[in-house]
Amino acid sequence: MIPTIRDVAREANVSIATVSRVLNGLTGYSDKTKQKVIKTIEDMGYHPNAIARYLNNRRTQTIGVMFPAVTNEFSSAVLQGIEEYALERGYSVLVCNTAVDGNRTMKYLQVLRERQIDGIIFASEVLKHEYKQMLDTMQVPIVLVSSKNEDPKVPFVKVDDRQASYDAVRYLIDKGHKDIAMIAGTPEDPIAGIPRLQGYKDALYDNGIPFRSSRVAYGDFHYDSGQAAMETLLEQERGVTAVFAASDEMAVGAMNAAMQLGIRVPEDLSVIGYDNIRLSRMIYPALTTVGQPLLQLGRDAVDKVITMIETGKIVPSLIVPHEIVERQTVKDLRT
Amino acid sequence: MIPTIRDVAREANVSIATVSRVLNGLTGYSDKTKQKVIKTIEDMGYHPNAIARYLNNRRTQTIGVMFPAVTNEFSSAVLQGIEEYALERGYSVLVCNTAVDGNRTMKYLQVLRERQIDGIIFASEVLKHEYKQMLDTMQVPIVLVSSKNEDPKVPFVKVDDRQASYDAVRYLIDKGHKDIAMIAGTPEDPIAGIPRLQGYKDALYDNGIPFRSSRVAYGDFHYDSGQAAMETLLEQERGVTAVFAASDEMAVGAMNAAMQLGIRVPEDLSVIGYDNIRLSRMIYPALTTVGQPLLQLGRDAVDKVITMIETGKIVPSLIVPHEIVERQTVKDLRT
DNA sequence: CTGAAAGCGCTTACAG
DNA sequence: CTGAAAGCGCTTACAG
Repeated sequence: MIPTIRDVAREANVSIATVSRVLNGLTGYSDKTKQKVIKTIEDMGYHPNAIARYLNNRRTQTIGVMFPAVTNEFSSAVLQGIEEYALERGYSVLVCNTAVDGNRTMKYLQVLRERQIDGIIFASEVLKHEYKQMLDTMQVPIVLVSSKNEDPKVPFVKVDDRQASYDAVRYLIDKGHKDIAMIAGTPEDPIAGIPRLQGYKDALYDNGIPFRSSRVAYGDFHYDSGQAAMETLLEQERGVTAVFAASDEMAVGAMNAAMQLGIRVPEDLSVIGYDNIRLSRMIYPALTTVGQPLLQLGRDAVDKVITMIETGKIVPSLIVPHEIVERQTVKDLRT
Repeated sequence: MIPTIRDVAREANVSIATVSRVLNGLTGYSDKTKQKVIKTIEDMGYHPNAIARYLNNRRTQTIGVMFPAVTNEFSSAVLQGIEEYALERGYSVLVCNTAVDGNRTMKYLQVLRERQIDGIIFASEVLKHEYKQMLDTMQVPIVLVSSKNEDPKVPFVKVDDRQASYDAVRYLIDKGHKDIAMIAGTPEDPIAGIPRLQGYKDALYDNGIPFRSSRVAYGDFHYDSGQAAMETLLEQERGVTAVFAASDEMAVGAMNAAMQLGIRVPEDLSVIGYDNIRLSRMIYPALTTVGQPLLQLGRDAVDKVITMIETGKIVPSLIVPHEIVERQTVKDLRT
């Protein structure tokens, strides 16, 4: 049988209250008692039961993390950041793969509620009305990563998508490109769709380059859609020298489509992506892209949610810096 | 305040025992009582506390999953399979990123023990003696995925690495290749290192091709090491027409190294990988590789661990089938 | 410095 | 069909 605190108390000839005290480093026992208790604990191989402890202090030290998919590098890097920092802070992580499915998400929220998690992190997920309603009744702190939200009670951690996109296009312009197409994300996506397209438009506008809707093709951020979008672009547009894709996967899909048609990157066509996932440096030529501090994004989200859990106060949102990671897919046209 | 079973009982004018019964679908109440209780539960927005329930039935319905790293596609695909199937079976998953660090792993095992998880899945991890000792005292079922182990009490789920490797090399031979190099994994690795190298040797031997140790370079399964290994191979060997890499990441690294030296794949050099992660079809040309059913591997592991949890019996290990996924990186020399 | 006791939110014999 | 009570493994006032 696995020993309980009661067994230790009996064996050490003290009360369970005393064992509990030395276990939790409280005061109120002689050094002699302490030594005796510690020795007994070791001898018996006793380990406290975190579940029983929870019943008293109402903290499970568990965070639920909702992901639309774990099988992409973006999510898994953020997850790693979350997981690492949570461990440092003494919290555990319950992963929930929503598969962008509302029912599944609701089911998970139900599970998280019953398991009495202390807080929730939503990664790359839009907080639907349906979720918020449920969340409201759960009375648990929520933080969004790489997503945003109007309600100040739900802080978020993300880069400035419009600005990052603006900077990417600006980078192409600085390299002498004027005929720039974009492979945008889902048109309705309020996080990575609309703002990134807006950044593209703004950068063109600020540099006196007219916007042409035929130079924009839409994908869903995944590989296949990037390939398809590139094909569409190639059919309807001539003279494009550079493409900005709203995700690295789409950028790589686009490169692939181009290369299959004998178009060389970057000699014939420059490409810049968005995310800086590992894939971007594993392909040939290595992809120039917009870098987001993915691990840090995860760590910051954990920090915020734990602060909310432990202080009960709302914390402010955070915009983390992005950067242009220069590699080999953008040709300098000015030379 | 969040209502408890006691509040529901009071409101519905029944005992908590009765509420508990209808909650758990047991027998022993009239339909009228049932309706009254259900209505009260809904009106009050009551949700059972899974933690409190655990204290009675000793099941947390939680599985701990140990990963050497979540940031690679192999792990995240397996994790997805685990997570999906665990949800279906009513279990939650606690992710633990060991970072191949013994201390970290021990710390995690400690956490899992205190949290009273019902079972553990080790993914791609060798069960060190140190871990086993601790695990023994935990008295919890353990299953390995993509790893193996002599102890019958710890079943595993994996492909036959030697055979899969044999088949990959055999595939190259069937395409007319004779000068085949290998980028092997860590030499001491008993799972993915030794057996895959052995498969290579066996396939050469069975086809009358002499083995040359200078045609083997070693990596650590990751991208960079594949690149480095390819460079080594290219320096010390001439006449190689094909390379078999023990992981897709290394295969892609190798392709990259070759392409940077102007060597074309597959025209000048054929490459075959191992894993069939998404990356393998996102590069150009798309990588021919050995496919493992990653999601299924995860699901099978969950199935085994839950069976062990619920029946208390040991289950047999499982060898899952592999396949050669033909894409564009192997040239047929016979034509 | 130490212990007896109540209580956290449930489940489960047991009795009626 | 229903309820009172014990108990799961802890923590925490309270009393001494």
